Amino acid sequence: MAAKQTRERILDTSLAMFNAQGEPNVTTNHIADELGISPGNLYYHYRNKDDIVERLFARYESRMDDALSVPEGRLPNLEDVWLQLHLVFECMWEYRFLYRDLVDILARNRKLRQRFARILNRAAASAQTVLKGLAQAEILRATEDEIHATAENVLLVATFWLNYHAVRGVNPEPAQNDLSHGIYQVMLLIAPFLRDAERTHLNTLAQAYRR
Amino acid sequence: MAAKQTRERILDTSLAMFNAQGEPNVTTNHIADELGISPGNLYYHYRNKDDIVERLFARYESRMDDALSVPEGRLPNLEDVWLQLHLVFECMWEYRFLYRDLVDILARNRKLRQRFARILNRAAASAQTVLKGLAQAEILRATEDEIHATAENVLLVATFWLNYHAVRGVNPEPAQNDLSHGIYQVMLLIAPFLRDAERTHLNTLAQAYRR
DNA sequence: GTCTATATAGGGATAGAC
DNA sequence: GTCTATCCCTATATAGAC
Repeated sequence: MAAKQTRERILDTSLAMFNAQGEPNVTTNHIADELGISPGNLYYHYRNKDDIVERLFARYESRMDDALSVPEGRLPNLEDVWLQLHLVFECMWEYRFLYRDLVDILARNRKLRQRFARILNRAAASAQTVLKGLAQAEILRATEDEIHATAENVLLVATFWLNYHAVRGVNPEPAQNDLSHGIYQVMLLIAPFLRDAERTHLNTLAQAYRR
Repeated sequence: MAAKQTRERILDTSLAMFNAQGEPNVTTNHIADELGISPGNLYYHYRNKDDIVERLFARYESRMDDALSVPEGRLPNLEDVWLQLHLVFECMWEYRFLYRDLVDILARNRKLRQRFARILNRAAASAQTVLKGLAQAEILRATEDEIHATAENVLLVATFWLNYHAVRGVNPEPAQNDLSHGIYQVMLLIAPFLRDAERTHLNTLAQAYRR
């Protein structure tokens, strides 16, 4: 009862601290301090820090799997793309600690590396399916190669948008508002392939997303 | 004499180890061990690990500043773009430890954050100048907004290409050959805006760069 | 310039009392 | 479940001999 609560509270607090300070800069002692519990108690609930990271990853994974599902039974339209990007970016924002030190975290944990690779594969498949759907609906015009390369760039820009933004300005901390800018930036990857009508429409919508 | 040599050897070895294992995972003791000198000796030459990182950054900075210079006095062509991307990617490759843990390294050092921001600003200016030059030479056709957004995406893809590649496959270590793929990926950001002739030309060239 | 020895601090993790 | 106490280990950094 109280056990369940503490167990969850450790995860919540860890996530908040990882996101705020970066996972490498947060120790198990810091987490225990912040929660007002003893380090020993923390280790009663989790084997080690990596265990905590893995549980958080599991949460992230399930959330991202939802966000990556593609509407079936009909061709996608631009509104679908917009919505899906929002879901994906929200998820990345909630678990941004993972993206901040992505290479180092995955280098130290083989399981997580494989699971993250799976997510990226799903994302790539999703992006290509959507782009091909748009092409089939004649909203977009691109060769097979162009779709393949663009999907790859969509993944890359999305994955590292937060890092790029954090590093681009001198201001250190990113804010949730900046997500919109990232979504806009991704949309602009596919903009050149859109029909004139949709490209104009996108440019109108895009005004709201440029910060 | 021997001092100078040791001082430089420390930098060279640090760079190699940082690149191979990631800066956070290499300690001053590891570096000293690898060199066959004592930790005390290392601290005779450098105040601390951060000092070493700063010296390496200075090397990187000067190298990148060269790579970012734009040919003056004439309009650029696609070959210029190709060449410049090679220079930039080579530089990123040589100092890839910096990009691997970019956010964390810059978060811990205000000076480096500012200096890296300056580099990014120069890169952005360079990218925009080149794109506008291509537009002026009528090799490329795009609006002011499209050029601005594309330049930003060029920076992002270039900056995080190595990280993306490291994380995309299950195979952990990136190889120098993969640079070509990254350059190709950047070229594909501007491909849709090229005249038909140049786009076809690019697609031909691109075959050599797809791994 | 270089080494050996050592101080200090902090993080990860466990044992055992309550 | 939770706390206190503690151990081990590693990293950074310095002092002083050679």
